[in-house]
Amino acid sequence: MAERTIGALAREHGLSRSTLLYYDRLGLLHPSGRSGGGNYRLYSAADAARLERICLYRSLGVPLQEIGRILDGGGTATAAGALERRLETLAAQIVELKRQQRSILQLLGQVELEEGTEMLNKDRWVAVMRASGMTEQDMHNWHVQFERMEPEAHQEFLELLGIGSDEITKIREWSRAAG
Amino acid sequence: MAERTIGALAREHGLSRSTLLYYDRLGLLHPSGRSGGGNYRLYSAADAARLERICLYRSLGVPLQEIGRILDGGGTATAAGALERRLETLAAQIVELKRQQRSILQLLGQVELEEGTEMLNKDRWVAVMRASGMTEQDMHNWHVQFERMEPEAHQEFLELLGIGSDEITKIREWSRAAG
DNA sequence: TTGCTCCTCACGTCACGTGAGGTGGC
DNA sequence: TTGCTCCTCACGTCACGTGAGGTGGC
Repeated sequence: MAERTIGALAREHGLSRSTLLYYDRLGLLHPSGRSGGGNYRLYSAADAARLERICLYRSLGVPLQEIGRILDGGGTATAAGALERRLETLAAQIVELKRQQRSILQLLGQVELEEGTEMLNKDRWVAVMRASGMTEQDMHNWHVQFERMEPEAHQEFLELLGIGSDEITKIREWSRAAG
Repeated sequence: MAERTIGALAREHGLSRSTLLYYDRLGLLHPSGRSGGGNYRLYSAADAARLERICLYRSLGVPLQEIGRILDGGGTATAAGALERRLETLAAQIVELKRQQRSILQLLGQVELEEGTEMLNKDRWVAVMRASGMTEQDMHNWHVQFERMEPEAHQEFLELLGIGSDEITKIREWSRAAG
């Protein structure tokens, strides 16, 4: 149970053998031993624990090189730094992918509902709010409160509805003015 | 003006020369001529128009191979098919990136506001709704209307708030039952 | 001659996947 | 012997970027 071969370790973590071979080549995860006869890689419990941490960071999209630095070089600061950089990249990537999504939908002329690929937009949102009994005054008040309590989330939400940046600026301005 | 060299065409479209060399190798964009002495690639106005279309599809994240098929093989159906496949990939990618974002924020212990990387979550959302004067009954009604009018968008919105899939299922079920 | 642009290989990037050809242990 | 797992190269993927070493035109 302490020592396992490459295939066993791969199965334990839902990875392929070639992935572990690759990590070995990179120096990210060397097996701590080899079997006598077959020259097989043998991974200890400590190796498995290290792999567990590698998988964690991988699942967050941290590059392997960074993971190496986190596990070997650094303390908590190294990890936090890497995660913060990753957050920035993520934010930019999500914005870009959403832009692509919106452009494609426009290009396909999909104003009508389409299963699975449906997105929120301003008109549909307003329709839902009205149907649930909110008046114009309620919705105005809602923007004001949203802006006061969660300005960043307010911005994000308006972007999600596909509202242009000029209009967003206006909405947020009168929300603040009224608050 | 009709014929331009590789560097000129690259500059016109904000690309690098190596990109155009690569497109030539792929067969995606062959220059329609060569200069006599220097054996330089010469791109015609038609080539430039083709590149314009290539750039459009690239900006939507369509793979180069697909773009080749769209421009050469196919009619509108080919393009629409590729774009619809791209939409599916995009949706999956966005979900995955958001999951990473949420996990990292949790790991960093960022419950408090943090400039730029702020996200919506259920508690903050409910707080905003309450502050804008909605009662429990109003919010219940709101879910019911949302589910009735825009079920797909309702699902998407609940996911955006970071609610687990089990709870989403429950919310949508009682929304339908009450409607 | 100096600068600028052009040319053709050819290798690097990132995180693996996929053979090819061969060996060890039950 | 048959299966299964293991081994080590080495090349492919995707969309280019980056030299290296050389040429053409003003």
